[in-house]
Amino acid sequence: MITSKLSELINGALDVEVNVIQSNRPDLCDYQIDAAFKLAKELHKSPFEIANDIVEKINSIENINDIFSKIEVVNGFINLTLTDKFINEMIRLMNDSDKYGILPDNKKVVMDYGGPNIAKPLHVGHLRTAIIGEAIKRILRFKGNEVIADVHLGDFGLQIGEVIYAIQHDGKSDEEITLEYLNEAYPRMSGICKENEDIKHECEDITKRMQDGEPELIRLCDIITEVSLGDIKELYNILDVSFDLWESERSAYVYIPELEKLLNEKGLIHESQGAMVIDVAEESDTKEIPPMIFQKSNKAYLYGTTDMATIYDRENKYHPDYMIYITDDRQSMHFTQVFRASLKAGITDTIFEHKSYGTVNGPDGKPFKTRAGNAPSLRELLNETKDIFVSKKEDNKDMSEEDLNKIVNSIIKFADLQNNMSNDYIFDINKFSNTSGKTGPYMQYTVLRLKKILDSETINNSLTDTIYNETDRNIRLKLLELSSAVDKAYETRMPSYLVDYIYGLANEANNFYQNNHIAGLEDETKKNDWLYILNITVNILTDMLNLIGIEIPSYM
RNA sequence: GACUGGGUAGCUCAGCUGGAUAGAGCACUCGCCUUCUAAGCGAAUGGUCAAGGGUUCGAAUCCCUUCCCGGUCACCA
Repeated sequence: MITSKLSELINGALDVEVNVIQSNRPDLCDYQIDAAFKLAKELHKSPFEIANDIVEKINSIENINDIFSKIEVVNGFINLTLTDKFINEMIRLMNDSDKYGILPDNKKVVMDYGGPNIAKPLHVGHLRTAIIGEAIKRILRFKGNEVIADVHLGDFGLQIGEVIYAIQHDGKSDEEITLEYLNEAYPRMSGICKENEDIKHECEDITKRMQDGEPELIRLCDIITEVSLGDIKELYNILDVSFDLWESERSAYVYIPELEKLLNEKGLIHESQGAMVIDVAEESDTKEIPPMIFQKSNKAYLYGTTDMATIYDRENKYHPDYMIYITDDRQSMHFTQVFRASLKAGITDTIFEHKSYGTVNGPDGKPFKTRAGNAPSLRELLNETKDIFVSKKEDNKDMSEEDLNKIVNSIIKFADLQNNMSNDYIFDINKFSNTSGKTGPYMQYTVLRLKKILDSETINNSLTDTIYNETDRNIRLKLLELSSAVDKAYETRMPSYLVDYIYGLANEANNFYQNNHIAGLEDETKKNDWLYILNITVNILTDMLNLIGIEIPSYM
């Protein structure tokens, strides 16, 4: 907001276009223009000369001294320093505007994240899609978009066929189908199917018959779903991750016949190697994109088909501007195929986005093999993190369960979201035992200590033009960066940009706290100004933390 | 092999649509609690940004080559 405002103002006086950007030398200035170098070649002048020309024109803008206290050229860079008056004017504007003056977008979006496989309890591999997806959803909503979030369960594929095979061959009664059993049976079966072709075929056959609606298999599938779903919902609840829709592979089945008819009418499906496929390769491809398999040679359907049927359904029901998927990067090929097939079939004209994140790796740097079942369960992780936190301080034992949950969530979420989501990350339980430094608890603690000050004071809703010292100025400048951080996170769908800002603001807030005491301050004007600044800081921190799924506990 | 992501401080990672002196946290060392919460603040230490070349006034960032480590490449999700 501020950079575009300043750019606009300055460009009004120039006959070339320049961009005002955040200073990378805060010791020299607040904002800068580095356009002189680029213009030097076009204009056949030295950068220094051009910069001086630009400065001269900026200086001719009416009342420019109200905005910049210093405009100077150093080594060809144009360095801009804001006046205290202007900084405060901007802060007042933020404070008085809806959503701090961040402009809304108003699109309709369907998001698909979570995607738990009901054959098995949630493990750490499910953490990223949930945490990242939830953050993106909240950021989108904050920006005014209408977002419909679908958990989209994996509940009707081969994984279920395998588990049903195990149930039948282990002679398990309905009551014996427990979470613990699923946790053991699924990885076991995955292993067996890799070794034994015959058993694999049998599982595929079970899957096919289940998809066709064989009553006994559907009954078992229902039991597995019920056992698993209770746990999944409870965990998402603890993580404060929520969905508007609990659709699934299975719920997409009813749309397959319509979809298939439509695809046949358009002549898009053809037989290949015994399977029915849709060609999705394009001339511009730099690598081979194999056709999307619509129906397996044994007539069963795969997740590409259910995903496509789901797209068909979503388009009809919601007609979204965007459909955004948050999954592991290893599914890129799958989504390329599904998106292309859907657009080719004309079942939607939405803009597809597959926002993939890097793999969660074990300490050896290699992905947890979920089928081998050695990834730690999510529940264990949450409990372990909680235990570590409780053991940190004597007082922590007395914290409410609710507050503890908020802290555990903040530890896990902040540790994840501060990374660039597209990169892999090494899962390390030690990472979740740290509560100082760049961590969730640091953020929560910051808000709490600021709030403590505000609680005992009355906040006057006015701010003068004065800034009292350096730490005071720094926090105010940081406040002005909010909108560009939110917009960057929004546009890239990368919460880490927002996390970076939140941490930076908290850092400035702690600096301010350390160096400026408000209690007992005799200068009422100064006191009011500072309370105003702390108040907007607390509001922003609280709101932005909320966007990444972190709540503030009552005490810590 | 093709395509794709990565290699930045002892460790975990930011930065990557080119800008001035390379950024955090952890760990290590040293300061700061009779003052609104020390889960805090400050200082110090730590780098040939994998290697080599190129483009540019300027490269961790863009291009090329090489070396390492992941991932994907039709009937799993």
